[in-house]
Amino acid sequence: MPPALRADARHNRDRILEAARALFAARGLDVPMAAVARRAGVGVATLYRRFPTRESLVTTVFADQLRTCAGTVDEALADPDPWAGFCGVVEKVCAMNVLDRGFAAAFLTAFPDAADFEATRVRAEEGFAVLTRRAKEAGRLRADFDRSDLTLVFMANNGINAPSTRAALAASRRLVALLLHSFRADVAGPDGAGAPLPPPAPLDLYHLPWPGTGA
Amino acid sequence: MPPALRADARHNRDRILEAARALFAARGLDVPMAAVARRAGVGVATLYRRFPTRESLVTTVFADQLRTCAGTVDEALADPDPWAGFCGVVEKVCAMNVLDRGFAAAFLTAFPDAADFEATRVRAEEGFAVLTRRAKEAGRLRADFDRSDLTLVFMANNGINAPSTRAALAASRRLVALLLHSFRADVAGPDGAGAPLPPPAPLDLYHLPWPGTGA
DNA sequence: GCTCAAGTGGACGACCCCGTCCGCTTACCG
DNA sequence: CGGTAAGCGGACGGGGTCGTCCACTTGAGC
Repeated sequence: MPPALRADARHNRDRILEAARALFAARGLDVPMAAVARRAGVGVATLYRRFPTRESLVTTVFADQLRTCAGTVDEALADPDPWAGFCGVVEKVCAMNVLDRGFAAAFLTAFPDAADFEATRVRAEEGFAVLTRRAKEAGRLRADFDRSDLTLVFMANNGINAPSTRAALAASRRLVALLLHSFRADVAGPDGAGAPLPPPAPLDLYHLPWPGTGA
Repeated sequence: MPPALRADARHNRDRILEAARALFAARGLDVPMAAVARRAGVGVATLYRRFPTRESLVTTVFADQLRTCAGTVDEALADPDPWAGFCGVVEKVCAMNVLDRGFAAAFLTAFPDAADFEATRVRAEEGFAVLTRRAKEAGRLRADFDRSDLTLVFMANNGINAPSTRAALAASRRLVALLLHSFRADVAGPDGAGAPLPPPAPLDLYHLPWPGTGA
């Protein structure tokens, strides 16, 4: 446990997080560190002292958004209708991701050494796995839905690129509705639905350094 | 019409295109120009003389792949089954995009002043619109399928990021199958399918400069 | 107040990419 | 052949990001 920060240092740290949050949301994860410092009204040295790596800044900034996601899963688990819960989680997380490009990138990126960030993610994934099982047992979710399909949905959603946030949100909603429709068990049956789905693919999370586009 | 190139210049131009093709496919559109020149075994000046802008290099490199896409649409138009043609086009173009990240980016990017590149794209889009109309008339494609949904599919497909090309292809196939499934008219009916789709969103192509990730 | 460690900001060197410029080379044509 | 213009490569200036270093400032406790 690090010793408590001095009052002014604590204040600066908050300003940095606020600046980073705004810039990440608007411009993605690869904004220059200097831009974050400038917006926060501090020198770059202060930024680097508090957050030695970009990864540490990112995981701190998005920690509570990630907790919100996990909370969404918990709520869904409390819903007596597992299919409604399933859809709700996918819809809400996709909307969050489209409203904040930085969060989308952070959400889809593996942070091997940001312990609590990863722990929260894993917890959410496990909750979602339970939700998935229940929805299948209730006969609402098609049986061949795979763990990796959730990642597939998020990656697909993350591919949306529209001129305005408003348009992006609309596109995301439509995409998610189409995919959820395909996941319905009552629509997946062999009658009229044709061939089985191609097999699921093992989808890893993105690896650092920050792709956005790269590998 | 520019005067014919000298033999050595023509040879270098071919090597540049070959190098650019390989690098764009593997690393996306934003590889350094110097890397292209190095791989081609020429100086950067030669590269810039032949292709003054990155855009001119990109559109030249992908011109025939784009023509292949247009050809796919033409084939599909010749198919007596418009639904099969519709699915075939989507599947083939998505596969091409996943096998070559550079082509995917070029495909989704507007090139206001690469006349013939844009012309080929527009031709393909018009052919696809005809295909769409026929598939709807045949009662196979849901009536609320919108022009923009094709872009939506491509953007979603472009969001896939997997550790290997093999995995990416598998993921893409599954995603495309899910989406095509949702587009089927016989599955879109009000019985059991629930609420209507959220409205389509106006999706512009990406604008330069090269997003990959950016805006 | 006074001390001093914690905190600060901006300058700096290293690196990378872009696109141009210029002196040298070489294919083409008569 | 030999002249010449097209072609060539690498160096270079400009701009940008990264992460560190150091001389100065300031909050906290006595």
